[in-house]
Amino acid sequence: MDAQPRWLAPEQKAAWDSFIRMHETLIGRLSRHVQADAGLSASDYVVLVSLTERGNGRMRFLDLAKLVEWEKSRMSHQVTRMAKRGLVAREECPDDGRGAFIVATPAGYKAIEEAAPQHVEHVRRLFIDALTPNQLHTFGQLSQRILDHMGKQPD
Amino acid sequence: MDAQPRWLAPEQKAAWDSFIRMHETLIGRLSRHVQADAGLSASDYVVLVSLTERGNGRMRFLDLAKLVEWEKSRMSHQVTRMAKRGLVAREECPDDGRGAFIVATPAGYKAIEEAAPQHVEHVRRLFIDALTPNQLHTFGQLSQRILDHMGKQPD
DNA sequence: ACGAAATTGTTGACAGCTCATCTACTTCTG
DNA sequence: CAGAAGTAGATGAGCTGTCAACAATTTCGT
Repeated sequence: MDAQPRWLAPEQKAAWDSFIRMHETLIGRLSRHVQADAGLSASDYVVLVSLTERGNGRMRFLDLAKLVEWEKSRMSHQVTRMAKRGLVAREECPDDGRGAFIVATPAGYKAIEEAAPQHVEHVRRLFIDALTPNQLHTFGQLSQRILDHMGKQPD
Repeated sequence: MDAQPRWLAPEQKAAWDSFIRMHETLIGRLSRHVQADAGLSASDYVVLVSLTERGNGRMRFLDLAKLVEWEKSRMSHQVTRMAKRGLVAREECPDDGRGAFIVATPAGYKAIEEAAPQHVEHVRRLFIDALTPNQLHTFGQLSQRILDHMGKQPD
């Protein structure tokens, strides 16, 4: 029925493999660092950064989920776990009886303020410093281009 | 004690963000596709491809783990699950009493042979086709450069 | 104003990953 | 060849992510 599958050309496959391996290695290292340095998982870090940087420490549940592009159920579980460890708390929303605010606790602030500078150093050391400014710019542009392309593709 | 943290410059942060978001979106879509198309998780896919493509359907446990750069425990759990679903089987190794071979079953072959062409099409549609050949080449080179850089960095 | 539909968020079951630990075998050293 | 050290792989506990179902509101259409 189908035509022969069109496998990737060697050059295409090489690019794809490098990309995939690079990402895995990079993210693997970064998340081990943030775990070791600050006792935070990568997810904890993302939540706390979003909450404190963009939401001033307090954000509606779904806004937070949308900001980081997570499913609401993932966020809900994550918040439950973080609340248990005292990093964030839930608060009721007066305007909307269904709603909830997520707020960063003082312990949450403390954790992220300790973790962030170290994390940035690692990002710099492992990723930013690997490329010249021009190369980094190109890399970012190409990433964005792929992102835009996917936005136009179905599904 | 520390100097002021050196946050990323806007241009650097933009590149980093595009990269991270692009990868998440891309991998998210691809793994949902392979799950829906063939009932395989991304991990199942990687294991079966490695096994059938590079190992001719049969590989030593740790060789397989090294090939895909997974921890042995991860691979062990993965193989256990896949064995339970009949995609692979374990076989004893005559040369080394501790060892094991992992072999792709006929069902495993069937699954990967159905999944692979569709997967490649999605990779092509979402990723390859987003860039010109030159851009793709550049993107692959830069990825490889980052990978090489990390190889030289401690930890 | 009233029922249908949409929105907000939670929950439980289950698959996946990591870490530490354990067993069994092999190899190395004296 | 005995014992120590290394290697191959399995296992269990515990955290994380996904999916489907659910409850509690709010909003919308008439």
